[in-house]
Amino acid sequence: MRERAYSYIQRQIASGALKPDVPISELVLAKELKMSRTPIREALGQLVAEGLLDQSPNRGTVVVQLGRQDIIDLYELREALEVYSARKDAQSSLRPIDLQRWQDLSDEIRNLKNELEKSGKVALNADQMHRFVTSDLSFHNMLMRMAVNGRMLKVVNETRLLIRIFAIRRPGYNPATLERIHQQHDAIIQAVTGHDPELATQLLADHIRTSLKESLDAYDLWEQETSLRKNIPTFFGPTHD
Amino acid sequence: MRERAYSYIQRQIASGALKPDVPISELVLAKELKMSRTPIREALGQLVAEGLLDQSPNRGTVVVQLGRQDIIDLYELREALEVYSARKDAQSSLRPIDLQRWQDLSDEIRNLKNELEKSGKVALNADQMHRFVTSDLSFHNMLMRMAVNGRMLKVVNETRLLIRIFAIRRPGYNPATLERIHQQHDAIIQAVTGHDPELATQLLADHIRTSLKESLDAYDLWEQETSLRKNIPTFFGPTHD
DNA sequence: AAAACACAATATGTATACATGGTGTTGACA
DNA sequence: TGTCAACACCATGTATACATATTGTGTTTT
Repeated sequence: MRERAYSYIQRQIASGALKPDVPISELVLAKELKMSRTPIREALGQLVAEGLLDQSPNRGTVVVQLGRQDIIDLYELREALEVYSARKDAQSSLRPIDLQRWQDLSDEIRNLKNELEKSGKVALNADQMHRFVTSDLSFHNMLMRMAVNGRMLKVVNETRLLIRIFAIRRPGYNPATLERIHQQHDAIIQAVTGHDPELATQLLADHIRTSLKESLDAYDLWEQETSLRKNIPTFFGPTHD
Repeated sequence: MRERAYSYIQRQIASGALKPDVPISELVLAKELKMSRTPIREALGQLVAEGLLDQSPNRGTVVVQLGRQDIIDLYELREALEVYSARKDAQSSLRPIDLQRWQDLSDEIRNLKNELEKSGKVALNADQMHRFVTSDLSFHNMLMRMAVNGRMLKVVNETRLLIRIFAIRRPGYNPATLERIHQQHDAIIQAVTGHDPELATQLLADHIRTSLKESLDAYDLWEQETSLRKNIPTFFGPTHD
């Protein structure tokens, strides 16, 4: 039951049903899931430990509100760990079957780009976006799985979960972006299979930094919009009334 | 109360009172701490999330048993994150007050070495060992704090906690080891203040890998001893009775 | 009219009671 | 005597009851 509560609450957070700064009532969740508060509390505790929720003693639990610096921190964490793994991969002799699967995951991005171009649309639809996210995540997962270290993989997965949930929803990608991502992935594969650690680390660092920049741009845009919507001026605004 | 239970259980693990593979009874802990099972369970949950305990559904909670590969994984995690931070430090302009404090922490190690040489003993006593651990931990903490990223610091601290608790107790350091550590720390400071990212990363990676090697040697020694003590031969041994 | 204090309602934190599953022991049967 | 089965006890997992703290609202006082 704790597991049911856990995945339910996580979905509620991801879907935006639970918003930051709004206290989460344990009783409400308990009624919705038709269970007592106990498993709810355990699930909340786990989510707090994973960094999705924030708890103040005697003051309840709220969804964390990630700021600009948090996004930077999360991407830096990813960069440090993935770059380390990429270097290790490039210095090891990897199993051909893994490399084949890795290449397939990269190709999937290009397939999506081709589909998108044929359809004539400017951006991926929801289903295609889901396929993209899955492929991209698997690509980076494979990068780290080949480096063996399970603990690193766990940390990176938690980091990516935070980014995916809280990083503002980007618009569906356009063909040019997909092409860039595919080329970067392919270049990384080349560098790793070619046993060039320096190149592999450089390429992966660039790749992740590009993602960070996109996320920050989306964040800045979103922050600007919400500031305007709430009539809260960004800095010194007009005094009204 | 959950906090009291948490620190109590953590101390019990660190002191070895709770041994791996021995089920932890919630009732016993509750009686010892004179509280109900509820806060105990919350504390256990937190320790599970931090990786100190392992939980099997309906089969209880046990202290994790780290193997050889786990030690390698933990040190790799530290290396990836600390090396990243060191590179970032070397590329930033750091506050002189931080650098001063950093240098002081490094000097503390040399002070300990001098004390040890004067005393004529071959290894640090318990109190000196505590001072060493504190200085060393603060040195690495400062390295990461200057790189700002709070999430990285949190992950590294949890990693170091696991290492400190489960890595087999090494014998107290001798003067030569202390001198080596001090020199490595100083060299790292020099590289960072000299804005030489490549050198800083190289030195820190070497430093951490040396620690890993020491830990592994201690682990292998310990495993060999316990195998003998239990009359369990390391590989193919004589069949008795 | 505004601020401060008091009281009530609600939510968290803790304790206890209950159900369910697993393990260990004992007894019976082969 | 060995093995299998049944029962009992104790563990975890869940529900509920209770205490305490915080917050909001209303009234009173300045």
